[in-house]
Amino acid sequence: MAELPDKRTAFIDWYLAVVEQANLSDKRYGVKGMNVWTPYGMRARRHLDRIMIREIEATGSQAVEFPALIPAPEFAKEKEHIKGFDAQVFWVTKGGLNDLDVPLVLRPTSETAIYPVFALWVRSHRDLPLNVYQIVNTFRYETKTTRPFVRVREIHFFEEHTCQVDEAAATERVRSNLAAFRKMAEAFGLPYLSLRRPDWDKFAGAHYSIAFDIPVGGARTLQIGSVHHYRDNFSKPYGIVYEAADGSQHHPHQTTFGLSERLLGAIVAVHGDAKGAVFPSTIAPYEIVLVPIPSPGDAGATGSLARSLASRLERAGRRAVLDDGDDRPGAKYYRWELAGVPLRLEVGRREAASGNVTAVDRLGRKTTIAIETLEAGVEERLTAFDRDLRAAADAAFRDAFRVASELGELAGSDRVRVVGWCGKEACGHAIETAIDGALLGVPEEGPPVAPGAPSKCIACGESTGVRWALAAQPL
RNA sequence: GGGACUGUGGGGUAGCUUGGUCCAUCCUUCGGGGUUCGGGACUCCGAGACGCCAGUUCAAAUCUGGCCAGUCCCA
Repeated sequence: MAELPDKRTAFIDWYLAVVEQANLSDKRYGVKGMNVWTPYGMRARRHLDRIMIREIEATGSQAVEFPALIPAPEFAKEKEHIKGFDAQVFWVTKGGLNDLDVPLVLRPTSETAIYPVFALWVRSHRDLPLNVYQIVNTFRYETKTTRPFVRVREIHFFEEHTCQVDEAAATERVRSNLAAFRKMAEAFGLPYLSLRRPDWDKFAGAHYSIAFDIPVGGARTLQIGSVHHYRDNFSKPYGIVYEAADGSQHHPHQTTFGLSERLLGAIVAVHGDAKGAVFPSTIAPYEIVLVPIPSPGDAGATGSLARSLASRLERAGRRAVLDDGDDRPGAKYYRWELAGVPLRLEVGRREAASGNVTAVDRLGRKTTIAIETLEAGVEERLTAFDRDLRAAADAAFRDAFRVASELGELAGSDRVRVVGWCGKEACGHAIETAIDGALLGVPEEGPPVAPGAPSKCIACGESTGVRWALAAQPL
């Protein structure tokens, strides 16, 4: 197996090599940006989905599933929305040999599929709030270079759509989504920023957008999710109306919450190291790998011990895999480290004799666990591993930002920049030009470093109404 | 939309300038045998490729044209 490219100096090459060699995705499908989910990648995805479902349902959202095709006239109803997505939709224009009278859009996102039906579902204030989500594939005709998980044309998409009685209730729903994502990210071990996007960069059709971004080295960031407040921008054109208790008619205010397999890419990007992927136990395809180490003349004793330990762990609800292949132990270590398995148990003659197994976690720490209390020992190691993996990610996160006080500091920056911004669009664009990237927006929950209070806008120098904003190069 | 570049086994590559010594190199991978086995073993046997279509030529991975795919830069 070849050495991986260096993560610091050749991040993209490193990322692609890890995704490929860890067998998370097969990009050799014949359509650009449409990759195959491998068995190993699917395992990770299921845990990702499980956590998203757990946290969103805890906030009272219910699963639904809408069709993938949207009639063109429905798609075109909200004019900002279609302007934003026009250039990146796939069209279905033929049925068999005939041209379709009404062309169909393959959903790039599902507002325009769902809201005509919301108009039927919502009649009374008693129908509100309406909180539903779906996990489906969406399609976007991406013209730039595609990357597994990070930029794809067929997206594994989580999207919540809601209707609330009024703007305040919708704002409350946005808060609830932010809190739900906080819990999801906790499970993924991912530190991130919640940023209110500048107006020129909000979701097409939204009143405002809050996006989640993570630093991925240098001045680059990756958006891993977003929450949008639509006000009644969609409920009006789609005719969603409810009758209030006093008999008056109102358009509900809507929100959405979107996540995708980018989260998986983010987990690889953030936690991975020179040896390959590193998964927190919460989403690891396997939490534990058992490697038997045969000795001459032991007649398969270590193999059967390893097998029995694996089934004990399975019975305890752990995801364990036994690697009893013919490779030498060292080769197996490399392979499972590349694959990112949090904990390895080595079972050989020494272990069999002593009643202990050797445990090595993916951060390289070696301990022994008494076989008698195997389940508890594994639990403890995985808990410590998750905690310390998170701590390492937090440390890297804190180091990823620097305050900039002059526009001139932004060019060629090796960090994501925290800047004072007066809020004016012209200044925002000046900042974007200076960093050759984007003004990501204003932190919802405070800046990622503790820079004190901003004194003036980095672009115009004015001091009234200045707040902190983040400038970076979106990946 | 404008420009530049690149396509060789599953992955990565050599060969291309100057056509022939190429039924195509090396690493990895994959299948089988043997010896091994506490951090990527060794060895033997075997499998697997010149993006597509034309053209030039006695002869094309190599030259020419078109197409397709991909990458990068600029708008």
